Amino acid sequence: MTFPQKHDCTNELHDADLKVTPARIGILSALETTKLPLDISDLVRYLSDHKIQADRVTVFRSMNVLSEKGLVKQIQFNEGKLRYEYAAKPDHHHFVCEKCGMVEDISQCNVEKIEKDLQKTKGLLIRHHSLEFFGLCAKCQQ
Amino acid sequence: MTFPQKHDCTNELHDADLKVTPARIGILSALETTKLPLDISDLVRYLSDHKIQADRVTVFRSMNVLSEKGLVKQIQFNEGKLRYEYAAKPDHHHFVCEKCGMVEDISQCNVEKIEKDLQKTKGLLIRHHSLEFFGLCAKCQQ
DNA sequence: ATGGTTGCAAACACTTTGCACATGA
DNA sequence: TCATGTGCAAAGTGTTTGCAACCAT
Repeated sequence: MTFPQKHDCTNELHDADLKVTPARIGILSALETTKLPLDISDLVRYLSDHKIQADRVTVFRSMNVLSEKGLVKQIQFNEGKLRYEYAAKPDHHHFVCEKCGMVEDISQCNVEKIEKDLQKTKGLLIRHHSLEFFGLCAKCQQ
Repeated sequence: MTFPQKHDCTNELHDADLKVTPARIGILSALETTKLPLDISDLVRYLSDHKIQADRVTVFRSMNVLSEKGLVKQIQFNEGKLRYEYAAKPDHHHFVCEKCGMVEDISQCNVEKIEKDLQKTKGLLIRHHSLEFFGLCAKCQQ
């Protein structure tokens, strides 16, 4: 008889051949919880708020392995730094308001179609893409 | 009687209320010449190759004003640094081979349509976007 | 037991800033 | 002439690396 297990990304980590450590669990639950892409400082803050002590460097290293293993996606908002998102979320993109910083998820982009086309016409194998929009949100246009 | 003037971006700079300096002319002609988005080091190298002495900092500052004035577009390839492209080029995106670094222009992406849709359905005013593809080129797949 | 993980210090890469001097209009 | 642009030095971010100690498996 098996009991349902509390989801804390232990399985994901294990499946990716990564050791299950407090820092990694904390990072993944941070990303699972929030709707916004987080940067390193956000993650360090989250960990510390949750009584998980972890060096900034450890977070950088974690994000690198997690990205390599595909558990996490890297996002760039033209800030000169990386942000991260839980990879299991359905494919989507973002709108960033250049005035107030508001971020909104955008899902109505059929990039897959373009990618298949690139495969067919140019033989390019697309592994990932970036697609983000920048501008003014409804409020900031007034 | 007027003679055709050699195109050296003097007009573009003047129209943007920027002083015409050797560094800026050099930068713009570098971007006009190449087909690839250039980073700061590329530009510094180009200038020095063309006997235009300009400090790295000057190039950074130039790229900032040129971007603000819209003469140049910023591009990011997930490298942790900015690249620049001559803005007058027709709208397009890029494919970057993650193995050999080859860059190919991609133009068959109708992002405008998506943007208009976002304007209509969510009231978002899109000023610019990023769309780059990463993967393996035909050669590197073998 | 042992190899992956971490902390700390230091190094790196890219970019910005302050200020005095130089230069284009 | 004078606001704008530049060089140099220094500082600011974001990120990586080296190495010894640590800990999950």
